[in-house]
Amino acid sequence: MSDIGVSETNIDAKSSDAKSVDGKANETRANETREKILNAAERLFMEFGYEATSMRHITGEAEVNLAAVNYHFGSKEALIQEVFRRRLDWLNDERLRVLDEMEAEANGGPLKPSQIVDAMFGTLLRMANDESVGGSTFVRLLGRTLTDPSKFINTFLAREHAYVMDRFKNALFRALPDVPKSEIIWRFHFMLGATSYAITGADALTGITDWQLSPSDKDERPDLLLPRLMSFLLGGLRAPLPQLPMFPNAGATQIGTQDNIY
Amino acid sequence: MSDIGVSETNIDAKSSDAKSVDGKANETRANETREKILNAAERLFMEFGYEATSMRHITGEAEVNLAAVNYHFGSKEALIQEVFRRRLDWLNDERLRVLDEMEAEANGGPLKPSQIVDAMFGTLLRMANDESVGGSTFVRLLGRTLTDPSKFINTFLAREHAYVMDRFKNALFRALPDVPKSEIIWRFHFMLGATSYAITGADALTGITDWQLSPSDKDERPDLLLPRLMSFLLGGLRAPLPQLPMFPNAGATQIGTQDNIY
DNA sequence: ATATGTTTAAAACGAACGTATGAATTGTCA
DNA sequence: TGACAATTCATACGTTCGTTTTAAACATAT
Repeated sequence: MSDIGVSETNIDAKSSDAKSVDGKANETRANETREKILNAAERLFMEFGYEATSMRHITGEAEVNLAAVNYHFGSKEALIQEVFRRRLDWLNDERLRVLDEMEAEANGGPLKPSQIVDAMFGTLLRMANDESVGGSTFVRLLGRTLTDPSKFINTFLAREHAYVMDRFKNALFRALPDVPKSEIIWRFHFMLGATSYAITGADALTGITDWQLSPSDKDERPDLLLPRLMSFLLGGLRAPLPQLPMFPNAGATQIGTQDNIY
Repeated sequence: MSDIGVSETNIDAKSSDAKSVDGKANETRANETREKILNAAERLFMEFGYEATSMRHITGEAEVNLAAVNYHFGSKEALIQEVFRRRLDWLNDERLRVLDEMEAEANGGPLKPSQIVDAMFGTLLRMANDESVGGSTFVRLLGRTLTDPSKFINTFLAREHAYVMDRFKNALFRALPDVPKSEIIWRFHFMLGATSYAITGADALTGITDWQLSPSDKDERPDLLLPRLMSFLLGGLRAPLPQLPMFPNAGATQIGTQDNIY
């Protein structure tokens, strides 16, 4: 009778551990359902976005019952977090593994910027070519979500990325000791943007613009994208420092030359 | 009686011209209402995204009646198109005006890449500092929407940008005759991404990453962003061409040097 | 002043949303 | 095999969505 009696069901968000008490073949079947949902959600969120993708759309595509999402994940919000978590865990572990390996080989010395950029963004693009860890679907979803306005998604992604970002940021500080930290941070941010657009490239290149790639470029294999992007990112990262207005002579630590034929 | 008799009202989407027959003070009041709606929608779409922003939220913020949106614009979809149109018309006209001016001054010769980049992306960032044409609110909305998965928005933006993109693309082709067109297209795309992230910079820099800008960087004035971004974009655009795999010696037309200390 | 067309106001519409419920089904182990 | 937990299923709930409707309020022109 009281207005409290609501929560005798739904003991908790019964995600992935509620079934470990007993059954074992059930676990297999349940995990199949879970993965069908995750795969469908991953693809649909990528194509239509989080808000525009309904539970019924997801469960329809996954060929499972509507209630299965709430049973396995608790809510739509928890579902997208799990969509990201299962891929980001792998991605960021791999990024750190590559970075650790490089730093071990450097014997305490600074890394080359190209190594850091490759560990960060090259790993991402290589992930896009590896279907066993989500392939291009997830990477494109990630690229789009980085600019998503949804508050809780951004908070979640920030938390998932915090440690990795810190490691790479500091690696760049050591690699470019003469460049102001704020400049490095901004350029890292610009690199994120360029990479994000690189990932969604095919879509956007035919979307925002209508430029048709010439026939010889039509057979773009995805592996051509990585060297293209790496050249661009390194060119941007190593560009001469800007002449900041109000501080006309800030060029003492420039790391390149800005000649005038451009 | 027949099942046709539905459409004697709502002659058409009565947008902005239905009232020009007669009243004149009415017109003023109506345009005030229209602009209040457009301003509120612009801000809310920027903050929450298209799907997550409801009509009631918009009309509440604009302090107009719920039905006013459908009366003035016809539908939510038509509303966001008008939100973009009133700003993009100005932006793209300005871009073309700057480009035309530069080309006139070049007397038929090619422009410098830095001129083209400035006309395209510099104009955008200068728009962000001009509140009379939407300021940072619209520019941030645009930056986010360029990666938005919503189909009809992308179609609309592609149409709005088509001519401008074609002009700038061809200007870059002429400015960099030795660089393969596909490479230019990709780099233009990378520049779009870097710029998009530059615009949403403050948000994302504190969102995805938790890096705190040092106190001396805290007073970042928005006008410092433009030279920063321009340096990065030009560095990326002018970077040495990538060594494409399978074609080890494609470097005949390289436009820079990629030394090895990086 | 009254007629006319335009804009606001308040309420309601059907559809679609995320979620919850309870019964049926399935798989596991005593 | 029967008890029991885990999962699936069909269905329904309460909200909120974009949109429509009807009447009142408003400004203008004759």
